[in-house]
Amino acid sequence: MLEKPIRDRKAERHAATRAEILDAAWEVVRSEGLAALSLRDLAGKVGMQAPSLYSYFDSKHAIYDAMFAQGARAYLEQVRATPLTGDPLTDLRAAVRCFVRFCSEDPARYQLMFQRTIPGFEPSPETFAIAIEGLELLERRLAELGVTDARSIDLFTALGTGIAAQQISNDPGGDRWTRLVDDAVDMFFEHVTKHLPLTRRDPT
Amino acid sequence: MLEKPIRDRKAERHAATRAEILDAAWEVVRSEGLAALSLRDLAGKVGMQAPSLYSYFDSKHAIYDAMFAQGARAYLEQVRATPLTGDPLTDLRAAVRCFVRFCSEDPARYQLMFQRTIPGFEPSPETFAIAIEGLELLERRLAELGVTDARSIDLFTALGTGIAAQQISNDPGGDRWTRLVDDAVDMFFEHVTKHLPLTRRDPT
DNA sequence: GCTCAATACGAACGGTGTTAGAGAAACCGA
DNA sequence: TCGGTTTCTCTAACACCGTTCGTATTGAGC
Repeated sequence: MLEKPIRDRKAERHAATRAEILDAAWEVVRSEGLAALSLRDLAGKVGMQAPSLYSYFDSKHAIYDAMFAQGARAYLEQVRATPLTGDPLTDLRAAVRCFVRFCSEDPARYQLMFQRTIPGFEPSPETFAIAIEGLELLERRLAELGVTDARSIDLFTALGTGIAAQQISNDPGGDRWTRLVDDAVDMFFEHVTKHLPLTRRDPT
Repeated sequence: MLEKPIRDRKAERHAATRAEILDAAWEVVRSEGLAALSLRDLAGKVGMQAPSLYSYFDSKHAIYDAMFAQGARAYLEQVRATPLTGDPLTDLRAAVRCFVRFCSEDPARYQLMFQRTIPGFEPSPETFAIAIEGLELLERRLAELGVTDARSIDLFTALGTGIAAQQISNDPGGDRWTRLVDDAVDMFFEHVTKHLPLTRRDPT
């Protein structure tokens, strides 16, 4: 096996340290809360002093931004991993359930990505693009089912975010709300089929 | 007109200063964001030094708590001021619209009361009781319409919070989502009438 | 071996919420 | 009207925060 050029090995180590910092950050954020992340604490967890972090991230917001990007990529992956059956009701249910599960399995991540309560923090355009990709994939799937009008899509997303928010604040980690997802999708399905004949595709 | 006892006048001035501080706090929070509230800034706005605030509130969280209580009382008032017509669909619509309007007319208040993103802040039991009173009033109204099962109530609140969250993040102050409220209530109404015959009361 | 960039560090700056203690002002009973 | 007491307000300070500066150390490239 060929040795990599030294340039790359250096960049590799840099990336590895970045990843290690982000892992530690997630750990803190999940146990102490999103806003409880302190650079001095974080640096301590990876065996550094606080200013050293600035060799890997431009600012604290840059760390949040990288975490946001990781979250957006994770969601994209989960959507892509959700199989399409061709049955509209089943696929709708899977889409909402995927979103709700993604939100409720990590409240800190949900807060970072969807509540946006860190003062002054906005995801960078490159990071935001990843999140947009996930939403567009969801919209494309809805469109394939025949749901194309903005009002229905708004209803759909409002239902999803509402259920996720309720679950996180009332029953984090519980399963009381997964059944609610079924109710919500049934309700939405009936509503939407009154106006649009949902298309049924062949299972792929 | 009788002079009030001096004790009371003292307490009155104390309460007036408290109110003045809270008004200034709302102003800051509405223009700069919830987490941007600083005691030194706030004290400056009411012509004090920061430590003087501690004569009126035990801590910064106590200020947030008082603001939370004001918000909860405001919601209670708005629900009580919403007239009941006796028509289930109209009353359901009014209930959601009231909640969504309350949330979206002041995003900072919404964040304080419903997103709960201030690290370490929890409303005190007395303050929380006011908020519970508003929710119970809403549940009582739903019960009068015949909506009594937990799943339907969950669906209802999920819809309301979801629409409010969407409106605040996507179109604060706009009216795009008020029509969505109508859609959502119609949808919920159809769903619920499939299982429960909504009662129709005489207008009061 | 020298050069240069990357990394790590201690010290410090301005900001935060909060506490301690001193001083002033207002109210109370006599 | 006079002490005594309570209430308010202030300055100074503490511990923490994100961040910057300047310096020392490291290690790869010529």
